Amino acid sequence: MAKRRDNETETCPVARSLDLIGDRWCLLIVRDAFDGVRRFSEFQRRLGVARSILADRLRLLVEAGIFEISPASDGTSYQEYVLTPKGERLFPVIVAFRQWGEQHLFGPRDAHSVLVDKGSGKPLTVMEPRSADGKVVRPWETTVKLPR
Amino acid sequence: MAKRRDNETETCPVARSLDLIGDRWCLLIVRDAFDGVRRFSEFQRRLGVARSILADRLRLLVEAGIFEISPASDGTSYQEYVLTPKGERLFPVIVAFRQWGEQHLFGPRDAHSVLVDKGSGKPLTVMEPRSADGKVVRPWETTVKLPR
DNA sequence: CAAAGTAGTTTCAAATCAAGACCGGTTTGA
DNA sequence: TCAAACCGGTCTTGATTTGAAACTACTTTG
Repeated sequence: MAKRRDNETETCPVARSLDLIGDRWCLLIVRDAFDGVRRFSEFQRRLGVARSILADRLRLLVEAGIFEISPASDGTSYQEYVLTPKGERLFPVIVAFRQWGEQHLFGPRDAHSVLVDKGSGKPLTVMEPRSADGKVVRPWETTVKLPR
Repeated sequence: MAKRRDNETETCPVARSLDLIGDRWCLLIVRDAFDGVRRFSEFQRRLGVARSILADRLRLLVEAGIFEISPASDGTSYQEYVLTPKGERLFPVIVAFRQWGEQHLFGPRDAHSVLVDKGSGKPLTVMEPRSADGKVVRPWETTVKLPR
């Protein structure tokens, strides 16, 4: 991953987020975690990532408070990587990537996995940014206000 | 950037998206584009990225159909990089990163920029994944269905 | 017409990555 | 109970990517 800039002085939340987790592996690890993966070796198997990189990223994600290490739930003496509440709140980020990919990266005869609500079995609705009164806002109807 | 995997055989939209644009620079370029940046030199100034990297990423983003090159709108003979509709639909991804960052990467005395609706001047509502009937769904209330 | 700006490409050293060997504990199963 | 397989890493090495700066050619400004 590219060298991170000085995260303390960065006032754009997008940049600060990307400096922290804006690399392919971090987000794929989080995606797998939402699929229920918790063990080092299962992340490694599913992602096909080099062990050394995986170890490095998991260390980073734990330091960042996105995962925490907990004793294995199956009674063995191994450990598990579990999403913290902070990590769970990355769900909208993963869903946003998923929905964009579904809409723009797959042709009609190009099968892809679908994220469904367990209750209804139906796909989620498409997420859209909305103003305080609930109306969908297009990008050009918004503006970034810099701090003081 | 890490070598991309075979994007054709990847059936997870999250992975396909991240393989394409899951690097820090691509998404920061798109963020700046939403702030109205269109010119090579302005991207370069604002991001502080090496020119060679910027040229490479813009080429990739144009190839991917996220930006298109159009004649400069100021009458000069230069060109501009403009988001396509496909690129504009990355807005929810950027907003998701922003909202996560705002909530989890800044302390109370730690100023950050805010994305507001131009109409009301108020911040956007927090995006949340919802089921078909409009209820907010937590990560564990969803499941990924693999293609056939 | 000179100086400054635009939009890159090229070069090269340094950082990062991927693949695989290695390693010390743990668990499984014959 | 003891060997084999599994777990969760680290270390080494060669390949790839990055960042910084110099260089280029064209355009605009003053």
